[in-house]
Amino acid sequence: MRIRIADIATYDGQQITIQGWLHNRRSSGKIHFLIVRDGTGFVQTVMSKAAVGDEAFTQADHLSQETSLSVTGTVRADARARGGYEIDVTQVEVHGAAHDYPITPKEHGVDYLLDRRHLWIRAERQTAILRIRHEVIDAVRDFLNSRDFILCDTPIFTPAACEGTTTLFPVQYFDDTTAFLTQSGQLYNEANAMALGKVYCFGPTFRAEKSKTRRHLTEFWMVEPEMAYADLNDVIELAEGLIVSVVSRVLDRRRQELEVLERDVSKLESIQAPFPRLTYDRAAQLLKDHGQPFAYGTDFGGTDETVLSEQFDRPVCVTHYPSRIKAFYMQPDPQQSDKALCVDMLAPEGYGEIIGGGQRLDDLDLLRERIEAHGLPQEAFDWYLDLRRYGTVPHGGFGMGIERCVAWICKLEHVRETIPYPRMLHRLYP
RNA sequence: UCCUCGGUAGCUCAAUGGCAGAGCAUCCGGCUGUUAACCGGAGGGUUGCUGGUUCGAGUCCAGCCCGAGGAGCCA
Repeated sequence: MRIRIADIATYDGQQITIQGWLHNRRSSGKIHFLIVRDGTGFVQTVMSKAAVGDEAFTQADHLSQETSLSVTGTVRADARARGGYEIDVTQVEVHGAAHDYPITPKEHGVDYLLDRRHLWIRAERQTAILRIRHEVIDAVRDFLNSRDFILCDTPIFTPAACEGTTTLFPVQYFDDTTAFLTQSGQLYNEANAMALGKVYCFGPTFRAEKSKTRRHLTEFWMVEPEMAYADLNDVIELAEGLIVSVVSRVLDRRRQELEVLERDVSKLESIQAPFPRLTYDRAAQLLKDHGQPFAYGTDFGGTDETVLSEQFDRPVCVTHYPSRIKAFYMQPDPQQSDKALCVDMLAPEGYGEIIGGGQRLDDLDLLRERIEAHGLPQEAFDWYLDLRRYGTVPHGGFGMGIERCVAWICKLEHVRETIPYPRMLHRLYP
């Protein structure tokens, strides 16, 4: 019977076959220990000379790391084995040999591993991270779907800058036309929300920033919900609900992976709504109280964000930034017109901004004014202005970066391990 | 673009300006309960590149190439 290693506990005492790859091998003369992985988990198989005969035993002594093989044997509970079960081998069938597998059980450098990312993802730690990434994405979709959001994806080839400020990747789009890879689906999302009420897009986004930090990729995945007839408070509550839901889902279904990563889960268990809210002004005061050299009126730097988030045991929402340091489409606060109805959610433990969003500007004339003030080409936004010409409503939404969220939940040093094939300033291979 | 650090065996790293080393990996041998197993042996080097200083450079100097961390910008 062919089984998955993840299900081994239900086959105690039975003869089974697993199909996988040799992860490691230890030997003790008349007994071999073959550690096998199959994508669902790892198991120690035990091969004794007496059980398999001289020939098979000698052959097994030469099996190398990552050889693909099928192992048949009897499942047996054993406290000495990691996972509580091991397999007494009766037969091993080799499918493909692996000579000089480059990723050995010892340490390797970052560059070396990234050059072999297609193999590195076989490592236990990497598979744990990628499973958690899957769970985060699945939880995000379930959360939004269950609240009647319609998935309505936005284009990746775009004709112009969405926000005009950040650097875009140009691509040739037939003849003399230049297209740009999207850096946000937001403007299209707003149009979609006017059609469907509550929508979200989920896909890759591209930023040609020459950033070299642990928080940046040039290609990353972002989920962006957008709601018609919604204000800043609705946006914040949605963002809170999403994060609480995602974290509890990972705690619920990916305990084992968090354990592999040696994640302190108590830090995740305290992620409950409501999250603390701070206005930009209060945040600035807080930074001043903590002796941070922060200039009022500017955006927070990486260290500022870390200092702010360290004051709380859960994500903190910073609202009402000065309009002039935010995108052109932010709705001004009616109480203080120089402030925007926006929100940035900063993850705990120094992981920085994981969500950014707010209420969108819904007045046609003011939006025109802002586009001009930001030096953006009016004609490129003509279709976008139509949304204010034909039945404008208060609306808002946000974007959540999947990789930063996963990096935080897994407590990783760098976002590069949260995506199978990271794209960075110096990394386009493999 | 700027600042800091780094580049030596397949990998991770040592080496006062004075014989190029260790662990792991590979190969050979030993061991019936190993947990990155262990023990013995063997093979394995254009010290990132170019030039300079010096009796002598992996080491010091200059330039270049490549990478990492950070700043700015952002999710």
